[in-house]
Amino acid sequence: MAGKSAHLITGIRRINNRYLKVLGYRKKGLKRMMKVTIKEVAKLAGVSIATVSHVANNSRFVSDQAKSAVLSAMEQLDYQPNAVAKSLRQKTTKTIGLIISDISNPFFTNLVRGVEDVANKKGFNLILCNTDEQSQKEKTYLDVLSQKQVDGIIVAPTNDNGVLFHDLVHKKFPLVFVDRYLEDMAIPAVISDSEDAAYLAVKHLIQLGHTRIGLANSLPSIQTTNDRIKGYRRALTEFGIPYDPKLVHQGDSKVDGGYKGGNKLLQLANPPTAIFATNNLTTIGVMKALQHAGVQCPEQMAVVGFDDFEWASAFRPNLTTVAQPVYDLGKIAAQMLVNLLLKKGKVPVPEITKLKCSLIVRESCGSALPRPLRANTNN
Amino acid sequence: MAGKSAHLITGIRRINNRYLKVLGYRKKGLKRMMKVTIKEVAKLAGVSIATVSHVANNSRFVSDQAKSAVLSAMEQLDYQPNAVAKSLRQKTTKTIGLIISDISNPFFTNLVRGVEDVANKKGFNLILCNTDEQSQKEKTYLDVLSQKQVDGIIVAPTNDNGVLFHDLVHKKFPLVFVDRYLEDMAIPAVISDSEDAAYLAVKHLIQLGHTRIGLANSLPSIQTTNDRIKGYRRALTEFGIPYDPKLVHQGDSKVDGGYKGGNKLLQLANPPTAIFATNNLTTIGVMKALQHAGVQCPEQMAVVGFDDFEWASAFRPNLTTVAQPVYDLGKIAAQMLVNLLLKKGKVPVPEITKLKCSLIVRESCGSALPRPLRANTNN
DNA sequence: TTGTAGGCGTTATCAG
DNA sequence: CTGATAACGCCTACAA
Repeated sequence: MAGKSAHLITGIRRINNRYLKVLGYRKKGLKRMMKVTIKEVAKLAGVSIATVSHVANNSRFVSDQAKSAVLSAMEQLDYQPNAVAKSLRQKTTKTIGLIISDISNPFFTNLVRGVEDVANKKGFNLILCNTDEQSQKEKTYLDVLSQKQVDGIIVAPTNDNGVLFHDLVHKKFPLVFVDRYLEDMAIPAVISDSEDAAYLAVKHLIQLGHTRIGLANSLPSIQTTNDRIKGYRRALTEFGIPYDPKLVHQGDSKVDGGYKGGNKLLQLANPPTAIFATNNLTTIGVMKALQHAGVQCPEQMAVVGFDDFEWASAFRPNLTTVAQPVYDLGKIAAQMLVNLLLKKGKVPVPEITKLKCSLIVRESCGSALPRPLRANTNN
Repeated sequence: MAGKSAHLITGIRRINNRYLKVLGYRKKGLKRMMKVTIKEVAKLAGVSIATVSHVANNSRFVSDQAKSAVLSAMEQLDYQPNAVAKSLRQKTTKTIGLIISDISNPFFTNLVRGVEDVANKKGFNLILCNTDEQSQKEKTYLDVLSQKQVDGIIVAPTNDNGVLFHDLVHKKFPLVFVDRYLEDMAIPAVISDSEDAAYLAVKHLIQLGHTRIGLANSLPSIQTTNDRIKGYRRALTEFGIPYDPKLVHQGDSKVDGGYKGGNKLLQLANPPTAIFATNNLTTIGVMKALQHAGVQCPEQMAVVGFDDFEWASAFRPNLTTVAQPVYDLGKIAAQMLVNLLLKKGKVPVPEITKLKCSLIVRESCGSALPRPLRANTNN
């Protein structure tokens, strides 16, 4: 029996060695240092691996003696628990996915920060994914994240993966929409009140005396874009101003779209005296169009932009904007997801949460009504 | 023997059931759908799990018949391989960590995008971490990332974790510095040539006729800050202009620091005729200071800013800037790391790679020398 | 051409 | 109070 046992052991050793050779960092030049495992800590401390695990997580009582032996062994060996193994066992990765369209858009930048701050505070890490509005990339990321077993996903969805999201909710996969949402889906969403934002901006312009107000809008067919048109029209209606579809330009949520929109509005036979741009990049495009056409703001054209910028008050014209609570958007979405994952508080009903935007008045609207432009203004 | 075998099997079942009850999603309300594993696919397809694995990764020849059986089983069950299990086995997570100081700083925004783009293309995901320049947070993140077994880390290091980084290189942990670096460390770094950038900016101003040039600098003691001072002085020396320490302000790489720096420079008995701001946020601060003091740019004060902005040409004054190749910084750092991980190409020698900045001339320097301010300009 | 089974590093049950 | 050990899901050496 002793012989058999010995045989077994060497058998195992042999196998172990094989594995070591194969897995344990191949090519000479680049061999990584072997990470120390719970087993080695246990051996050094003279206790079982169970005990080591329990002091690491203090998940059950361990005698002071054993505990200090373990702790000093950990110290000596510079032990770091392997989170991957833990994840496999516990079926939770303490990681959440964040899918947005483009981190280099300042809007998402602050949103991401909001998410990261609460995630970090609650012990979660963030895998960042940029879709560039391509639903194919979104699909791929959704797949990868799911394979990587992230605990949940926060996403600013594109339009075309409805079925995919539907499948995910069906599998009870924890999901939160942010900035946008898809209709008829049992997924909580945190968005800003675009309709109200547009209403605020347009009302402000009307109260300054404007009656012809251009709308440089974002990507058509996106939820938020439609809401902004609604708010625009509501303000007009409220003040008895007729709606002129010529004054509305559908852009692409980028600088270029804003530039084109600005140009188009300037070239109307009866151009507006004010423009409301419904997206941060669109706003920049509009300002460029004005500059190239030599139209002074606010003297010849009032402008209200979207999303506040750090620098809005450092350059001329200081821009009047409707500011979305961008950081909070991310923060609240993350809180929802994390609460859901931690089952703390009540599980959020899958409903949409709207945050209010605020109007920040600066000089770009002027105080008086600009004198109307004629069509030939683009000197 | 048959009896014994049967006993064994029921024993395993019992245990299985126990585990299922314990691990397989406790609380009634929120039970997640059990994920399907390779085992179930194998059973449905009538092959061994080895075969399933091999068709999933096509890692060995499988007969057409078996292959199609497996594929259809996967389809039917909507099988998704568990990347965590795979990672545990293969000791690679296809994930890299990115540690920066603050994603909401537009500088890092584009850098992150560069990293994400190449990582994504090469099949890696990104875990994003913000340190806010706190070395304690950096330390924690380094720890967590290492426990999560990321394959490598790209980091814009703070100053105070030298030993930690040293330990990591010693363990052969794949690391790349970006934007900054720590001295005497065998870690490759991708940075922009700050010394040259400052030289370019200052030389430009000198060539416009300026001899008193203010420097609104960033955080003291950071590598890049010192380099910028060097470039500043080199340009002065080259044109025989004396160095006046009063013209140099050390800020904090934030808006506030720039604002204070701008004010300080304006209030000098003999104020500069031009200011070079060495950081994007600092630049905004300087512009705010000028605006509050009622100093016209470029008529009364020329300004060269740092980092180009999307909107730099949409507002007045259109800002002349020294643009860092921010996106490329991230892109190249990521390429280095990925090549190292994939062992493709030659492993990069741990040396620092400097990318050139470029001067983008716009109106904020004017074309003629401004008339000198007197100390009482801040009307 | 395919199957068997050990092992990756943990956690947690059960049995002392 | 502590230890032994199955299992998490997958990959792959070896055997057939």
